[in-house]
Amino acid sequence: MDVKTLCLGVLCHCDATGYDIKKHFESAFSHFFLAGYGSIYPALAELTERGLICCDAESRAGKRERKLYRVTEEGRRAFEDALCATEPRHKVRSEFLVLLYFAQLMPTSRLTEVLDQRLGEIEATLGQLDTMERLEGDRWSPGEQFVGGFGRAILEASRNYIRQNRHLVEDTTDSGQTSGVSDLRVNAV
Amino acid sequence: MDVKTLCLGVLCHCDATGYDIKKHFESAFSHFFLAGYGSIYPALAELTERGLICCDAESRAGKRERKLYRVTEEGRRAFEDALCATEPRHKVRSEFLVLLYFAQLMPTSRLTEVLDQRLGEIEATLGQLDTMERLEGDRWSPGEQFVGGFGRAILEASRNYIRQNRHLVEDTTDSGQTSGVSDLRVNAV
DNA sequence: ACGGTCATGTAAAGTGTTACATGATTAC
DNA sequence: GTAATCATGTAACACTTTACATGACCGT
Repeated sequence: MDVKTLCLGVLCHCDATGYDIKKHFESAFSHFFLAGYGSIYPALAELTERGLICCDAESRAGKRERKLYRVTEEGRRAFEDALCATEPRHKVRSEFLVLLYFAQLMPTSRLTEVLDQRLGEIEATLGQLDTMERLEGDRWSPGEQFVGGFGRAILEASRNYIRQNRHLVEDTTDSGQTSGVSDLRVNAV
Repeated sequence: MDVKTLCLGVLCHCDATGYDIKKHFESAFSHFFLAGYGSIYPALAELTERGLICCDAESRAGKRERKLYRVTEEGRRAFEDALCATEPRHKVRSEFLVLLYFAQLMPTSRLTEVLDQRLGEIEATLGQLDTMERLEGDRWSPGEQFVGGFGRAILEASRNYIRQNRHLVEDTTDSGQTSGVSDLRVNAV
């Protein structure tokens, strides 16, 4: 699934400008799909060319013109077809985990920095999710609820795991040579 | 961080052929980084050209020749520098969550199929992790332990969340119109 | 004999990221 | 006034994916 299809999906939900769509990627989609203007505007151009969306360059009272896109009947059908044809893949690309994997090649101070930074990002994303849910959670569709909750569950699990297991890579005292109990990973919340 | 750097990382751990490296991506890295031959072989060629790795086309007794690569001193330094310079990003690209987000545009049967497929993949990956840990877990470095445990924690959290919340998108009975208690997401294990 | 694994690559097409370029409107 | 936000795009580059192409070795 590419950015084009996602843009079509957003427009199936409500009319929007390219700028609005970017905002949507930054909020609702932020924890499972990314896209910048460099992908979104060309996508909108191609979708328009194919007749799946259209736009009226609206002039709004006293304000500058902007392109408000909306999905066509054909576009809506195309999106539903795409949903049925898309393989439900789930890919992670984590430089964070790469760094951790090679922990013994890094100074402990750098490791601590990396772990703290990741924890900070997780907290920030969780905060963002909370804010979104407080503001508009009561209007969420079941799908939005499911995905929002999924994001929260994964983020919390990540945070807890990092907090409880960072000693594995940060402790350089090597007191665990004989593989004592302290070496067991902790998964419990 | 690109495939080149990761190949260098694998070679810092032990000598390997392109084929071996692909296997490493499929096992140890599978849940946080992907690469195919189409990325790996060109990467090895460029790393060789830059003098960061080298290979002796070994002829092994009675067996076909193969290119066993090993890291040079310069390559090892370059990799350590890369580790310190790499931003610890963590990106997810999930068609699975996209589909779930647009659940109301899909037939329930398709949704069930998607959820079951994902659960199957999660179980398969968990099984793979278990096997790896049983076979070689006692030789894992702290970094490998941390990353392996992280993968397990996230996979288990995903599985539990899906099991406990799939009704949000699968129940079409609409009995929750008045936002009763049954609408609450369940996060507990 | 046959299927699976080992083993190495190339080429084209598709995709996304980044930097650049511009300028109006709004809130403080 | 000025900084942030709204708003739209282009072009070059980097990177990955997919399909293609080939063939030896090993176990049964």
